[in-house]
Amino acid sequence: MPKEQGRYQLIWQTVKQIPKGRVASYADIAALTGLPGQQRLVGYALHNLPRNSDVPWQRVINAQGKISFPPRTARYRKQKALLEKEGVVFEKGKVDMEKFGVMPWLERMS
DNA sequence: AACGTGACAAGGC
DNA sequence: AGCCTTGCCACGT
Repeated sequence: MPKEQGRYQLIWQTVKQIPKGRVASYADIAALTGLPGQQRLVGYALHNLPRNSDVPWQRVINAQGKISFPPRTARYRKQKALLEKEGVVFEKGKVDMEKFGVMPWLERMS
């Protein structure tokens, strides 16, 4: 099997592990992938996702709890709808990272 | 092989 | 609250 075809493969794997109904920031994914501080790389990897992948890209939002697309665009609405369908709640266009973020969730597990 | 770019983030005004 | 700057680095030209 082909080993690594780029770091984005590793990033995609991490994103796949985000449970349904939770979200992670780009920086969270970078850190969990072992690439701390490389949040821009995460954005790049998701931008280059193949069309029919099973990667839950919608669960990655920015550190402010907001979707990183301009509001009012089709992509923005798509992502928001997918998340709401999973039970993620938006208040004033933002998600409460303490409630829905993976990092606090991981801590509560331990 | 240099250069611009990006679905980011944090800090300064 | 916004806008600007800087750090970050793999990829396609």
